[in-house]
Amino acid sequence: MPELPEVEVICRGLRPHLIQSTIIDVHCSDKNLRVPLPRTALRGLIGQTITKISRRAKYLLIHPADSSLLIVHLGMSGRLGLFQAHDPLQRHDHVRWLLNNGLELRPNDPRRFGSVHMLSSEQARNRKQGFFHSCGPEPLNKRTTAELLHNQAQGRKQAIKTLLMDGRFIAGIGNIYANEALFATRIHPGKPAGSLSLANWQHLLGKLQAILHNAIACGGSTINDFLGASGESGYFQVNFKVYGRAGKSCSSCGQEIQKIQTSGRTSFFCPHCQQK
DNA sequence: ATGGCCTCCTGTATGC
DNA sequence: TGCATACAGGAGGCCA
Repeated sequence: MPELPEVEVICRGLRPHLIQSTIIDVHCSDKNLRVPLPRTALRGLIGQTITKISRRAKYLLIHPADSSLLIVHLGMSGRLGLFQAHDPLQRHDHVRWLLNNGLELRPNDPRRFGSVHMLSSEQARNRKQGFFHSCGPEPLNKRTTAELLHNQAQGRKQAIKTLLMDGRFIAGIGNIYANEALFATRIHPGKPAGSLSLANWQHLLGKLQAILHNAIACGGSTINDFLGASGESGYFQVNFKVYGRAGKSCSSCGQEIQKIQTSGRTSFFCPHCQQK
């Protein structure tokens, strides 16, 4: 399930292959993703040279020369494969962008929880008020401070884990990294978000950033479906301390890692190390 | 404004 | 062995 580090790894992996290449054909499958494929707008990419690739939250942003914006979200089972144009198609290849360098970019998403969006140059220019208007601050941005998060969480009774996974509060954090960051700071996932002190937030944001940086350096986490842009696996999952480890022993105290539901999502934590 | 729950989807894991 | 069911999860929408 691509979270921020996985999308960042894909972004970096694609750059050398896509920048300065030109899209010469586009194919869409009949099936739609979570939102309908913008088929007409995607055809408009033909002839466009890609000038830049970036990331916002868990979205990959492909910038054509005409200042429009192609946005890809991989949902939880999506890959963004780069193939030779003659490589055989795979089941669940929903879109194909053929490039003038002989490569073809193919988002593949069995569960179709992902999405593809096309913004006009005007919509792209106004994306902070438009497409990304509800998108929270980037956790790795220097302007995202513990003071800001502490302030924003004031009065919130919601579980801290649920708030960390809320993209409007902070961008790009899914179940894996929310669980890992809370374990690293010994905070119980069900602790009300508003009860964290500024010192708690400083600790939590620091650990979260360290974990995200480490995961990016490891090439992301390979959980079921995720592969990096060139098809290679990430290795961060060997560093999981709690995620997916229910019933196994805590690396810090030896107690059994427990699994609970937090707002309908699975949380993993150590009942000894992480107390409310 | 807040928070909880539902929906989309299908491959994989589990249970009988 | 084979079938049926449960489960995983990001984001947006709905409702209390």
